[in-house]
Amino acid sequence: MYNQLENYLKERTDINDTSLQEVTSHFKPLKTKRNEVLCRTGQVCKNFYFINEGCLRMYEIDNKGNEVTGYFALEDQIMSAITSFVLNKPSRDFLVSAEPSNLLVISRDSFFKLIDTIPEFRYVYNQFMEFAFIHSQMRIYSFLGMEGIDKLRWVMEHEPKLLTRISSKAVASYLGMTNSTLSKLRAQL
Amino acid sequence: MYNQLENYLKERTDINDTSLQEVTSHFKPLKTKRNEVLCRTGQVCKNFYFINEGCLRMYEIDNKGNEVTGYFALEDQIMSAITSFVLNKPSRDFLVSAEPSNLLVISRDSFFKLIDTIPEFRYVYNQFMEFAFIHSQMRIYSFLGMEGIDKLRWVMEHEPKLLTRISSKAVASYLGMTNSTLSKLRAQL
DNA sequence: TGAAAGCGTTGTCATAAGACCATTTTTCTT
DNA sequence: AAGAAAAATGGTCTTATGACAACGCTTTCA
Repeated sequence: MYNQLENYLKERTDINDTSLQEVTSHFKPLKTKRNEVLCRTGQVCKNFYFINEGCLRMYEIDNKGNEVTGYFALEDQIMSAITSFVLNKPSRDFLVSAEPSNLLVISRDSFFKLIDTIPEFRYVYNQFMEFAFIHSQMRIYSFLGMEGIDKLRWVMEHEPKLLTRISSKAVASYLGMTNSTLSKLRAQL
Repeated sequence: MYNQLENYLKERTDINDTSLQEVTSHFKPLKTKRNEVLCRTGQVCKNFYFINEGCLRMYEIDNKGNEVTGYFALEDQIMSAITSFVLNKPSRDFLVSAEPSNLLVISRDSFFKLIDTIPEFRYVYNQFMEFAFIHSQMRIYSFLGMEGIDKLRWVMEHEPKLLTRISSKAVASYLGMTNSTLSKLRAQL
């Protein structure tokens, strides 16, 4: 149950067993179906998740009523409706399971208590933020200039699992195009 | 010289004067002209910057040879070619001064030594990463779905200084459009 | 098990934005 | 201060992609 989380932490920092226990003890298991909502617009996101199995998706509804996907996280990653979680303010994002998922949940309070008391945990959180930022930048670079077909090739190369596991609609909203355009581009390959 | 940096730190964390001195003592002043290169593609970015005055811009050259701007930072912000700086790998980004700037520089080595020895400094760095990530996400949400005219309105609302201080070409590359398109959109307003 | 809802595909049509270019304006360099 | 280089503007033409709609397939859930 906690193996994957323990590995996640041990791979990223030197943490002794006592601290490791202390950290994992605050995570509770949670199973979700497909498309279950973990945080919706207007709610403050009070939880952080570790994904044992499955996929979480974070998205917004833009002013035309279309979904725009901000982030996907797969197994062995941590995830939340980050902006809301960090700022402790009502979320603009939805956070949903894109697949049936096995998660571990930790509450905001416990999370920040751990951050303050266990330096190794802060370090891991910091590293998560670094990579989340780097990933976002990569997407900005890749998607701002590129044409549709190149964005599609980009995901095929960098995040191929999304194309096999996630609905086209959700992937299209991640690539900044409509599902009909994505469908036509796939036919072109 | 160090006032602004001290305020930056004090606004973000409770830090005592000794630690504050320790931190600022590693920053050295640096003046740049407009368009001076602080890091170029292929180099490992060995420095982190605090901006007393001016503006830094981070960008890449995409495979069509066009610039794509990833990030602008103005006065009283910290900045680097972050991906390279964090991963300690050759940069794909350029980091340049978009205006004549007054900077404070700290070396990578000093920076990470401070991170490890002064918890308040780690905390501030962590906060910087959080906001950098949130900002990137905001841009992804705003720019993926929007039409050009709405992106322009978005910058006018959220980062108006860019439009008055920075070259149209650089702003266009931040908005994911050509300079001629931006010029035509400005005329429409 | 059957009806309903949602998703993916594909067609037509409209349009926003890119490519390319010429001209003017600004900035840089000596 | 003058000439050169770069940036900004705005024109025309082309094209990628969105909007909308029809259809079949799959999933869901009563």
